[in-house]
Amino acid sequence: MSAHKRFRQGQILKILAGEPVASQDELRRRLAHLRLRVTQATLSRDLRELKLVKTTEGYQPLSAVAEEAASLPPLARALREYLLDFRPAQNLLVLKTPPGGAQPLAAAVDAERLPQTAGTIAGDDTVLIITASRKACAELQKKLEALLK
Amino acid sequence: MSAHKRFRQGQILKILAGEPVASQDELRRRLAHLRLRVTQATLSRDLRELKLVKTTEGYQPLSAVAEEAASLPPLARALREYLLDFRPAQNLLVLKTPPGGAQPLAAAVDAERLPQTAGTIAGDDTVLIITASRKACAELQKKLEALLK
DNA sequence: GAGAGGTCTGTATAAATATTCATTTGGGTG
DNA sequence: CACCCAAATGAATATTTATACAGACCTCTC
Repeated sequence: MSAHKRFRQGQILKILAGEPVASQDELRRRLAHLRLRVTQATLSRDLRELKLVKTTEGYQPLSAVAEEAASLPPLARALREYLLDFRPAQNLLVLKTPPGGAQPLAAAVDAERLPQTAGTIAGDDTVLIITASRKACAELQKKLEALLK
Repeated sequence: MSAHKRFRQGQILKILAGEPVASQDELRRRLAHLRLRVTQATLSRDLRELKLVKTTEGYQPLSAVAEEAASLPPLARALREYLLDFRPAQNLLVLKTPPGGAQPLAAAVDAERLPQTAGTIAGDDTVLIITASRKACAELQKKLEALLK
């Protein structure tokens, strides 16, 4: 990679570490002030190489998130992302999530095909997992808790 | 928020938790299969509300990253993001970063105005911090290490 | 039920981003 | 230095995303 490009990408990181930049064209103008004149097309490529993503508060590094997410099994990921609370009730295990979180979480639980789960039902912010017995229910909760460690 | 909308956003999360979706229009088609017919404009709004960002591998949750980033002081953030290695040399502290990381890291160090730092010089992947003495250098390294905890 | 005041959505369009293709440039190697 | 190759870039354009505006749709209150 050319020194020019490296330097430019370094400056991009520097600018973005400072204050938010809303668009590639704004970034282009900022770089121009530093005598770095490139087109929006080049910035589109730079931003991708640097793994920066556009958020409501400007471009931000993605790095951390994506890599961590990729390394965990899907169920653990879903639990970390959506699970707010366990509520065991006899042989039923109720999971609370933020609004809209129940469907994806239930899907992840289903996909795992855990022996304790007889079935799941998901609403908007609640997942109901049906197990065979109180004992199975307790086991299942332990298992899910372990995945959060 | 209407139940319709909640349900739709839940389905969106469910779809995205599965396989990657490259564009809002693709997502629109997927939802249509589930009898959820909305326009791309609505999805643009949903994705923003759900804090999902577009990456090379489709839309992903941003949540974790952005919030964590916002809560840490800038220098700690910069260190976490860029610092690869400390290399003390007499009264100089050399920091190694990935390509392009030196400029933003140096900027963050400068901004902190730590008493031990006499000045910094940043190349592409190396930051040189000049301190008054070996002792100051050691102190500074400790201080920076503490920020990584 | 009628109306007021929200939220939500679609349409049309503006704005932003990605990509294709052609050209230039920057380093290597003889 | 002259040449070559791969990487880098710009110009033009296709694609994607965001938004302004208007209308539809709820949910109260009376």
